[in-house]
Amino acid sequence: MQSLRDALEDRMRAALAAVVGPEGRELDPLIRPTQDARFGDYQSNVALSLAKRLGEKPRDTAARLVAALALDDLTDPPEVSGPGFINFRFRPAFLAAQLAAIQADPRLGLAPVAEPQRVVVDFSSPNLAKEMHVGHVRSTIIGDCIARLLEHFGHTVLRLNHVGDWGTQFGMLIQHVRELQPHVLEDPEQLHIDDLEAFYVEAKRRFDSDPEFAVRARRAVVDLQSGDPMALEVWRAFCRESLRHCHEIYERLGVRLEDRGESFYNPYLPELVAELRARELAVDHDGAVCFFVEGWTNREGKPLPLMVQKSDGGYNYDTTDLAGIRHRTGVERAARIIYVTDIRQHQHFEMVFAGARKAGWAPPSVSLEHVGFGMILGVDGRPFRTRDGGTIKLKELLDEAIERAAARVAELREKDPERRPDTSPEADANIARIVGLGAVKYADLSHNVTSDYRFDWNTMLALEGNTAPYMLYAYARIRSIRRRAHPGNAGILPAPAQHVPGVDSPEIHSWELPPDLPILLEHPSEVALAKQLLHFVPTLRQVAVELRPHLLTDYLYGLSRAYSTFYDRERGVRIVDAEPESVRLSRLRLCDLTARTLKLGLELLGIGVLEQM
RNA sequence: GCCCUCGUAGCUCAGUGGAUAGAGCACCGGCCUCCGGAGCCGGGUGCGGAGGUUCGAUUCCUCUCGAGGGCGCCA
Repeated sequence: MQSLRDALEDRMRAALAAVVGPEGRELDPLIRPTQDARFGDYQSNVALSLAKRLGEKPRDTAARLVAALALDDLTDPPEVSGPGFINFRFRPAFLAAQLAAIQADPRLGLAPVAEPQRVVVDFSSPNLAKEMHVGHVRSTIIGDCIARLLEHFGHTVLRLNHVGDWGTQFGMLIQHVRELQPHVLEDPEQLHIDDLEAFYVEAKRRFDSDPEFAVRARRAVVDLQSGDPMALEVWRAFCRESLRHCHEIYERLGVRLEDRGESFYNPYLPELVAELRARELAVDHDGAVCFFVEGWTNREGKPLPLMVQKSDGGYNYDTTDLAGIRHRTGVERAARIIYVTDIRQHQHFEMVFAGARKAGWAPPSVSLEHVGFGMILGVDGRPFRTRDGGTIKLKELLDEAIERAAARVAELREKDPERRPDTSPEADANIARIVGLGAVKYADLSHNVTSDYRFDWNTMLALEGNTAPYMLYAYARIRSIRRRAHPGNAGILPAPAQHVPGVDSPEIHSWELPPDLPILLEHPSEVALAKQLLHFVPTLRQVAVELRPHLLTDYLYGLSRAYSTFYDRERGVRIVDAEPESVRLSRLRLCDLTARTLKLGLELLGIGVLEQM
């Protein structure tokens, strides 16, 4: 379906062609949303720039454009205002017709793309040598959201967990276990994640403080690379146990991921380096093999290379990431590869992208994108840590989120026991789970990805403001109107949502309303809500291009606010008891569309909804 | 030294080459006999600084100040 803005752009291009000749069609009509409702819904700024070219006054140009505009019944007659802006205001009947087109569509107006792309989203990617911690939460949540969104557009998305399952940290672990925990070698299958974490902490400490241990650990990496059976057995046990732990967390978060760690690319590395050398793209340098890509320098101002092979013969992440791109373009046929990592790795990815381009492994048709996110800070503005400065384990963070949400639910129940007399401890536990996990996800996704943000339990669990509890409550309240409006169906409503947030999105069921129901937009709050509903699809399109999920949270919050005004007893309208019946049904339809939009929007964020709270 | 990400209201954060830069929290005042108030309306200060490009800059460019980060054998 064409967006409102696209419709205006088309009309304006036609008018431009009429005024300046055929080349007018190529001009950008400069259609922008207005900042103030007094100026209508959209404005065109094209007259201001065009007037200079034509050597006339902007207002005169604007007037000529207005005269040439054929808007039919899309908008009221456009007005020229200020120095030469042209203001457009949509007519309610046109908005109603647009809404009618989406109300029968389970996808709410977003048709699947005609030509699906193969897209790789590389996200989460923890280091398998230790437990997942708070540092992995952003990549996991943002990556999942991006994947969901692109899947919803109909693209074929490969969700890759590029786990750190190789390299120095495993040499450290293996050597540590050999020396101090030999019992593990006897029965590696007994290994537990807690042991792994403890081993890592201890091995890391020794590695950093004992140079001789560091040498032995590096030698252990060589054992691993050369296929030493004992080393491999321990390594496999470490990875298996660590991945089991990761997937417990993914399951809880409703995140689907395919594990394909660094070691997957091991077989490709020697040939990759050999090819670069043969093509003279890489050269020997201080015993290492370096691939120089223009544009980066080190501290001394000398060219900074991608180091594709270390002087000890090993490989590092430059090599595996290059191999990853080659595999993803060559074997997976990806048209778009998206990396979701800490923003500190931005330069690394820029270099790898440049290297892949130079080597021809990423042709211009393939898009390489790094979504770099900022840090999570504590309420004090310093890196988010435990009280004693330790790392916050992801599992414990999620436990706390659910516990805190449960406490909030208990508080509300105590304060107003009459509100939900029908609830049960099990239902409340489910509410706490959805609200708690949703709060963590929403807090993350509602911030600009590149920014650092403060992790504040009180803010993210508040029922007011741009938070998950607010959005979930908004949804639940609309659903309660449905129950009120259709008492006959009260007993056959689906049970409260039990699904893992959005992994298998349940179909969004419309209310039992006639499919061809006319929508009547008369009250200002109805018109405002209608416009907001029609912005959903353009918002999704923008997020899919720019990969900025907070645009979606902002949109959903705006939708809730528009609904809130629509529903307000003073500024809004009556709904359940509205008369006549045609008006009542039209308003119920607006409620229905709002609920469906909220539900779909939240599910694209990876957040499940609740029918009752 | 070079490079990257930033700098917006008391606080937490949005935002745009266009008109008077927004929202939440907090604070003050007002409204409605309330479909499950997540109510609604009104009230204040702000684009770190200086130049430049432009009809127009908070947005783009340069410089500068400040914060954080990256800069060959960790990832």
